[in-house]
Amino acid sequence: MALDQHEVPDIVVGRLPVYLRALSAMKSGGKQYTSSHELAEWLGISSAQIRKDLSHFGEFGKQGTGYSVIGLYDELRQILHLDQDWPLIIVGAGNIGSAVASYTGFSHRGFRVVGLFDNDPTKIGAQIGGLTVQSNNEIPQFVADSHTQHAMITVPAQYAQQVADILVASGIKAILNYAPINLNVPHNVHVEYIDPVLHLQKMTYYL
Amino acid sequence: MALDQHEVPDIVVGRLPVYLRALSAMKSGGKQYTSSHELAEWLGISSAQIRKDLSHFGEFGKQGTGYSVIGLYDELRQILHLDQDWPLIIVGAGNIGSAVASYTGFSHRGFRVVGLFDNDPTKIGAQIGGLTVQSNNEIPQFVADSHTQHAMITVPAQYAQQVADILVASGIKAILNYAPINLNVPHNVHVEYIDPVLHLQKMTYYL
DNA sequence: ACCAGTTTGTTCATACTAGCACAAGCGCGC
DNA sequence: GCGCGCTTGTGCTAGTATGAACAAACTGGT
Ligand SMILES: NC(=O)c1ccc[n+]([C@@H]2O[C@H](COP(=O)([O-])OP(=O)(O)OC[C@H]3O[C@@H](n4cnc5c(N)ncnc54)[C@H](O)[C@@H]3O)[C@@H](O)[C@H]2O)c1
Ligand SMILES: NC(=O)c1ccc[n+]([C@@H]2O[C@H](COP(=O)([O-])OP(=O)(O)OC[C@H]3O[C@@H](n4cnc5c(N)ncnc54)[C@H](O)[C@@H]3O)[C@@H](O)[C@H]2O)c1
Repeated sequence: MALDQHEVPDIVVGRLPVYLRALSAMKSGGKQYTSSHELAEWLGISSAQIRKDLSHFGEFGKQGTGYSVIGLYDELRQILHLDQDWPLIIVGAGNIGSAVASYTGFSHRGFRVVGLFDNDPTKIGAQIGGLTVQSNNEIPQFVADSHTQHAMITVPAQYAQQVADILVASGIKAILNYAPINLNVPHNVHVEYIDPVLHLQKMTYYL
Repeated sequence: MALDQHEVPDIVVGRLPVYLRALSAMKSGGKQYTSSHELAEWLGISSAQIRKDLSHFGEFGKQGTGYSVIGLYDELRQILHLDQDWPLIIVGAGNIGSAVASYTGFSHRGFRVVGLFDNDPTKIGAQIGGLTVQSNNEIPQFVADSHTQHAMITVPAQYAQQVADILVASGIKAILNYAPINLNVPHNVHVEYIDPVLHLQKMTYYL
């Protein structure tokens, strides 16, 4: 029964959302109980890893039975602070920004897109995914008023850093960057990256 | 001077595209030489790691000078088999599939989108990103004719597995899956995943 | 030619990660 | 009540990854 007194490894935290995603699918499928073995096969990893990962946070299973799907789902949501809806803004209303803004997959997983920004005057005012595109100038005020801590950057690479600077100055604490460039931010701001080409290139090594 | 007789760790292979991306930016900036220290600071990792990663493949630097940007760039492209353009198909011509199909960022990084497929009759025949949307039925023949080995899946989660099965049966060897679900494929087929929500959820743990 | 400054490739020690294996616990059927 | 089959949580071991440190090597200036 190890509680999170000790630091939980980053790599473990990164797997929790994957477990949550699988549990969500099981829940939708009407499944009531699962086991570390079943989850492991589902996800293609070892069952011991799942048990050990979860043991960082408490004891959620029952010997002989396994885990209650809904029970573990709720526990993980709490651990990840997803038992609330986090507001989220997107900067860059281009191809990918528009697609993401229209994406309905955030709502049941802890996030809600509340703002979409661009600096192109011809785009400001347009309606995309139920949102009105706003000017970059509105970002600081909007972030403050809405208490938003999450942002996605979907602008061309050469503008990504300046957008990041605006976001950091506005109080954003977590940035998901789609632009293929590494960002410089203070240590208390978290950044993650999405670049499909990186994945493709990695796989190509093995072909 | 360790050549790749021994197995190169997967995690190392995964970093090579990141190095390549940074080198590409330096190249565009007109930079001629760089060092492991400069790259490390740029990317926020340790310089020793960069040197050791590269040492798996050969000796590309010169003491006192560092690395030729173009030289290392070309070496990495060869190592990753990116000194050619790989054809790439996309299945699912919805929001995200259309955005990706229109993305111009593949062309200079080793890939070229050559086909876009959907099973919705109202979408087949449409023009998106310079491509004509084709029916799923065309996939096997198209893949065979074009010798395509890379595919991206951008269909709703519940159809992702069946699309993956079609792709595997058609001869695709590398799949980048945007749907939030784990795929079952033979061991000789590589799969990578992109799910923005996973990244957001991970960062939320620390907030 | 030599020295000072720099940077590589590699060695070595430390830290981290993954998975085996098993005691302890639970449920079910008889 | 009792035994059998199953599953958890964790100690331990083996395997991996990381980063500090350093000898060797190269450059440029004097
Ligand atoms: N489209 C894709 O599939 C895809 C995939 C991976 C990565 N990306 C990356 O995502 C980013 C956007 O790609 P895209 O295809 O949507 O490009 P895009 O040109 O369609 O959209 C970019 C948008 O950003 C806006 N913009 C530019 N500078 C800005 C600024 N300073 N502040 C606010 N808005 C600004 C532009 O007005 C435009 O609307 C790029 O960095 C690209 O490399 C795109
Ligand atoms: N839009 C985003 O920003 C975003 C982000 C992350 C992940 N995703 C994921 O990407 C996928 C697509 O999202 P979207 O927003 O583009 O959805 P969408 O509904 O706009 O597009 C899905 C497309 O797939 C097609 N399709 C359905 N079944 C098919 C099949 N069997 N064969 C071929 N085509 C088929 C549909 O006709 C439609 O055109 C989803 O799994 C979603 O979860 C989307």
